[in-house]
Order: sequence, then C-alpha cells, then structure tokens
Amino acid sequence: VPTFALVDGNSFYCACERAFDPRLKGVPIVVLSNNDGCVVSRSSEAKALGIKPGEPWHHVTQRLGRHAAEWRSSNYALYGDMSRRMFEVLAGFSPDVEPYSIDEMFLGLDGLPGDHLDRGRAIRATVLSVAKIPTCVGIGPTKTIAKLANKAAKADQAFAGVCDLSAPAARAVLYRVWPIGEVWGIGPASTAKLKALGVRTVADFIDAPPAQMREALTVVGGRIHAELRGVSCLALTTLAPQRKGMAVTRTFARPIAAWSDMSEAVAAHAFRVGEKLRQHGLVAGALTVFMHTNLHAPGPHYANQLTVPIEATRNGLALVTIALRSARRIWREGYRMNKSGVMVMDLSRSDEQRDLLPSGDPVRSARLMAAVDSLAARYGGQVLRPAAAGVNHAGLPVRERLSPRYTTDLNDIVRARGAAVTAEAIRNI
DNA sequence: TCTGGGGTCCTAGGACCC
DNA sequence: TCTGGGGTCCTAGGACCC
Repeated sequence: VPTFALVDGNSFYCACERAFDPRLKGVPIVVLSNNDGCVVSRSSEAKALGIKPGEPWHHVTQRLGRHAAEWRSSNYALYGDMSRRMFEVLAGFSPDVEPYSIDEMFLGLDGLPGDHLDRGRAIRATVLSVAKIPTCVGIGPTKTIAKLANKAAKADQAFAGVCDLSAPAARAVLYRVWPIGEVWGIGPASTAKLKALGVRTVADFIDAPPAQMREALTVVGGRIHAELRGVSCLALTTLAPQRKGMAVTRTFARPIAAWSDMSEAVAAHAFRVGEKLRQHGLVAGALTVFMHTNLHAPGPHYANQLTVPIEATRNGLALVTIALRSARRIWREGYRMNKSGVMVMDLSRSDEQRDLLPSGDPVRSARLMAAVDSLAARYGGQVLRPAAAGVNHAGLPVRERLSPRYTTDLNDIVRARGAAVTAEAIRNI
C-alpha cells in the first residue's frame, strides 16, 4: 500500500505577504485578484470576520468599513518564488515530490523509515522555519484520502496541523460526518446528483454500489469511489506532463470602446504568451483571440473568438501580428469591451520544430527573442515591449497595493538597518 | 417488422480544480 | 463605479473513413 502526504500552505498568498512584513502578523489580511477585484486569499482573522472566498472587495468594504482588514494586490512573482522554496524544503524529505498547485505538493512516503505522523510534523516545522510558510499535512494511502486528511487537519485544531488517515478505522470516523461535497473532485453538480440518490456523507458514498456511482459520475466518480476505499488510482507524477495550452487573459480596469485600446491590449497579451512559450521551451501551432463585453452589466452584449492555425512559432512579434489580425476581424464598434485574451494550443517541444518568424530568418528570430528574454530577466518583464502594445493605459490592470518583489528583484530586497543587503550577502545566506 | 460494423478525429460544452 | 486568471479531463455528437 503506498502512502501519500499532501502539504498545503495555510492562506498561502497571505502567508507570503506576512513572511516579509511583520506588521501583517496576527491581523486580518486579504489578497485580492487582478484589478483588486475580489478576495482570493484570507488569513484566519479575515475568515473570522466573515469575509467570503471570491467576494468582491467593494462588498467587503461596504459591509465592514475600509479599514476592517489589511489588503494587498496579488504579487505572483513573490508567490511563485515562495512556492519554489517550499518545494526545495520538501525535496529534502522525499525523492518524490509532485507540485500540484502553487501552494500544494504531494509527497511519496513509500519506503521511508519511521512513523508517518512524526515525519508529517517534521515537514511542517521545517517548511515553516525555512520557507516561512505555515502548512497543514494530510497523510493517506491514496491522493484523495491525503487531500481529505489535509482538510481535516485544517478544520480541527486538535490535529495540530497533521492528520494521518492511513488506518481504515480513522477514516471511518471521519467519513460518517463529512459531506461528500468536501471530497476532491466532487463539485456542486455532482453533490446535487448524489443528494438525489440519497448520498450525503462520504460514508454514504463508499457504501453505495460502485457501478451506480460510476454511472452517476462517470469514470471520474468511479475513480474517486475506489480512492476513498483505499485503492490508489492516481499515481504520483513527479515529471510535469506536456502542456496542452496556454493563455493570457485580462479583465480591463475600465471597459474599452476604441480599437486603438483593444489592439494595444491584444498585442501585450500575445507578446506575453510568447514569453511563456519560450519559458516552457514550446512552440504553438494554433492561436485564439477572444473579446467580450461585461456579461453581468446591462447594455448591448457582444462576445466572439477566432482560432487560426499558425506556423509553429514562439516568436513574440509573429504572435502579435497574428493576434492583431484575428482581433481586428472580430472587433465591433459600439460596444464596451470588458475582457480580452490570447490563447495558444497545439503545443510541441521547440527542438522538434524550427523556431520560425514567418517569412523571416529563424536564426535572427531566435536571437531577437533571446535578447528580449534576457532584458526581461535583468530589468523586469515590461522593459521591452512591442510598439503595438503601446503604453496600454486603458488595458493596464489596477494593482493599488502591490507588495515588493522581495525575493525576485534586487531592487526590492528587504533593507536591514537602513542599508540594502547586497546580492553577495544574499548568496552567502 | 427487419436499414452493417467498426474505427478516428475534432469540437463544444460541462465539470472541476487552485 | 466596482465581480480574476489559468488550467485539466471527460462526454456526446458530427464528419469522415473503409
């Protein structure tokens, strides 16, 4: 029987902000989505205030006042780097670590000596002291059970952050009281379907006939059914599988009614997609552009998208040209566009294809993009942009309270006693 | 009465996840 | 005034093939 551990950061984005700003400790804090729109992470103090996940921030301030909680705009450069640090700590505990999301990682504990609970406690303490991230650890014979154990550890202080559901008897107690909707992979639609069949708790679910559950929830539900009974169906995948697609999409801070503004936004999206392709060593074989008006708001609505096959490329300027041509075709005057995006599909590894700038020189194309990438790495992502992306005032997201890039930009390094800590000193830590 | 039998590929939409 | 962004997988149905 294999053993999995799931290590999950508590209020991960809030914890990242707190790691470098002691004033945020012990106070309610939230991190907001793009455009400072809605709440994506809440500290336990913020949860206690009744702030709901995904709640629009202006609702919260209306209800609780402007100073009820500290808040930050989301800073993905910081969170991504903190996630990498967490991974490195975990890699010291097991040769098999699978990053599942920015704040969650599965570990394989097979063949490791000693008690799982003790190991879970050691993992938790080390991640906190080295990576500065508080976590909970769930342990079980399948990924689904480890997820549930993690949720239990988060829900009940009595677990002290680590819950081991390896023993069937321990699971049985939990299964009787936990609603089936708490299980990984069972969403609102499946919960409603199961409720109609008289299934409310996890225990109801595993006691039901497998064939009936598979029929109701298809093969995915069948897998969950087996996993909850302790039969592992989801293996650890420590090698990241080939990506299927990539996207850069943005809701505008204010609606866009002019083609000049839309074209700048689309050009910026396409250029950023090129960066992501090169970071992953991929080329794209198809490109989609979409735009639409605010579907919640009154007024005339418009939504459209266009997908075109493209000559395999990861050249940002080629992507900008193609994306602008598509965007122009679906653009309509007289609407207030709320969001646009550029997506790429049919991805393949770039060494299998030539890196083509259409009707251009592939060698020069690759060198140009390498220069763009090295400038971005040295001076920040926005330093060199295609002219078509303009200064992009209309499309630029609002990020009113963006914390410094404490760990990824030397200009933002924390100062001690009024002096900047040097790069050399950092390397020596 | 009675209308073959098997494939593949693609797309749109649903559901779910963080 | 104000409501995010980025993914994966599965299924059904249509087009097309022999």
